Amino acid sequence: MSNIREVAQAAGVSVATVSRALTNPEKVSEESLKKVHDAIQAVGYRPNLLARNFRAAKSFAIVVLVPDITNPFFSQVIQAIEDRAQQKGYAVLLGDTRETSKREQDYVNRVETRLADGVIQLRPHSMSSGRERIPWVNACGCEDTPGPSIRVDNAGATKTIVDYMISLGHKRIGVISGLKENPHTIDRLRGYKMALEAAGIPFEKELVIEGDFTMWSGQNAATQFFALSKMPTAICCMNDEMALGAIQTIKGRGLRVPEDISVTGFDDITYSKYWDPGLTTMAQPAEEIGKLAMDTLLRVIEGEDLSTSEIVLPTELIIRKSTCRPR
Amino acid sequence: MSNIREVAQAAGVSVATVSRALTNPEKVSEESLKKVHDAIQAVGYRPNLLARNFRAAKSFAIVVLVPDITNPFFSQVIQAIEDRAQQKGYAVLLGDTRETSKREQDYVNRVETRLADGVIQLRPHSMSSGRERIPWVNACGCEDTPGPSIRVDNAGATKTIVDYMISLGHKRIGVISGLKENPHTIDRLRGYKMALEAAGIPFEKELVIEGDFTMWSGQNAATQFFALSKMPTAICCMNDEMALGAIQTIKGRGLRVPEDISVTGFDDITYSKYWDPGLTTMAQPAEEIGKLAMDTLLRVIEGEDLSTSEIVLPTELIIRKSTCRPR
DNA sequence: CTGAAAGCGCTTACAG
DNA sequence: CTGAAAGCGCTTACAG
Repeated sequence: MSNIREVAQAAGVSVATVSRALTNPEKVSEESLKKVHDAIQAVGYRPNLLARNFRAAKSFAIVVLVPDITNPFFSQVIQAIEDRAQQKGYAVLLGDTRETSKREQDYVNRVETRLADGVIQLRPHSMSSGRERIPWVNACGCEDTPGPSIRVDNAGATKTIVDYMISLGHKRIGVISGLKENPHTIDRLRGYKMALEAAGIPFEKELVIEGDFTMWSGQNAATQFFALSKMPTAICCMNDEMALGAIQTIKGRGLRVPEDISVTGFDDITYSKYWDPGLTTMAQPAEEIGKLAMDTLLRVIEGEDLSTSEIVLPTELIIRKSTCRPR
Repeated sequence: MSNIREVAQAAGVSVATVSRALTNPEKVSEESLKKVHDAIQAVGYRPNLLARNFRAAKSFAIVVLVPDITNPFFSQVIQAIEDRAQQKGYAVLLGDTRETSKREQDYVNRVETRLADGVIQLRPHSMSSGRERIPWVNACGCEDTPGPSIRVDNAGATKTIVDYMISLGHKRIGVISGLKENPHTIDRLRGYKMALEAAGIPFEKELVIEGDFTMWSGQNAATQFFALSKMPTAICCMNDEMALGAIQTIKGRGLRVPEDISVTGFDDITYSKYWDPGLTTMAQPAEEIGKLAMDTLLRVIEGEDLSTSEIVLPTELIIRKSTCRPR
């Protein structure tokens, strides 16, 4: 492992000149530049960026906190973040929290100990302590998520999709929600109620069944609908994966989607398009969310005060084959 | 941002004692320990790990190179890697290469410049230069992948699944492969040919259609089978996503899976279980691969020579509803 | 344009 | 058990 001193020696210049040749070549004479470059070749020098970063007191890394990297929606957002980060010379540290606050804290520690310059939180919860002291942006947040925040209008988007079901003629509309305390669940449930109210349909508690955003929970929740004295004619799920699981169960019970029961999702993951039937859902702009989250974090790291900044991105109703008029 | 000197001052001890209190408390008297801890509280000290790592000449980070984080199989492996890394105090830098060698090189640079201690390559290709000089392990490699390597027996596993189709009575068995030059494609194709040969079935070139491991390419490839004068009775796909895409197309054409055409995959991603019909496939131990890859890399980083080490993990044939006897 | 020197925040022989 | 000092590999005023 050669260092800058060896290069300087080999080039017959000072370490300062080598350093400048590397970072501010315009401040160095042609002649020195050449000597330095030749010397670098000769000794096989690679700069120690750990030293550089230490001195600059910047790690040029950010951590992204994600509840589950395996979730296709999140992995799309992360891909966009990574893409942007790479362009800007930042590394992304993967912080799969598995929904535990201990792991989350471990990763927050990394920025407190200068191993990362900031964090992007993909988890809707905002329970983190220490948020204030650290460059931080929330992507995929909710209405009450403190800024800077990049998000969609969860309530509004849910209202739109439920409005659509109502416009199709559905009156008894079930919901498979996320965990009750999850902020997304709260916002989206509000949208559901808004749509019902606007249409004069009374809210029935038994029509809301709790899931946890996994396919398995979607299956499970769908099963519970079958126990109801009167089945809903449509089920709106708070994400695509639960919708896919629900469809599976409904078909397994011998009913047809959408003829017997319409099903909708939220996110528009890749699989939803290929499912049988194709899933009607609310598309979130995953790539845009990731890109903007990274850009925003960079601005915060540079010292801008974006604490009241909130970007609300549009969603899009994607109508496919899992919905139709009720019989 | 307080530093160790301020703590020393506040505690009335030397910086050396503070440092020891933090990293070798057994070498410090009870009394000093207490003074240091109180001082740390008082000044709100957080150690600068960037400095620590710089001095130790270790970054305690590794990069994982993945062709596409969005692929559920890879994201499972990464989750396992991250889990293990976190336990061992390492960070994982996400290196989504998007199949470009430039991006791959960018990430390899990170370890050459000391920003990472090693790399785990999830991409089957082994075209990287500089592999030798760097702690490196291949996960998901192939037979000719240089060690250290964690992988499955791709040829053998493919033979097993094709054997199974043959045992069901299929004789005209199509293949949707990955890109022709992809090492996985090569190994798995070999397994297919081995099975055919063992059963005395002649290999027909037209029955192998090239995909690229995406659902879309599976759909596309399936369409091409319909152009054949005689359709196969079974299609073995080189991964699950192409199989799911193929099933979609086949059903869209009005044929039934498996009654009219059997379809198999490879990987056993979560969605395959929930698909309609459930996909018969070859399960890879994603979690085990990730865990072992991380453990192996750690050993290499510590200086062990594992360059000839190769761990071949077992796969498991998962029989679901997408396969049956031909009519 | 160039070099000598200080310093970033730690750790660790070394001497006591 | 403790402290003074050197040093990790860089960058950057400062002086020339």
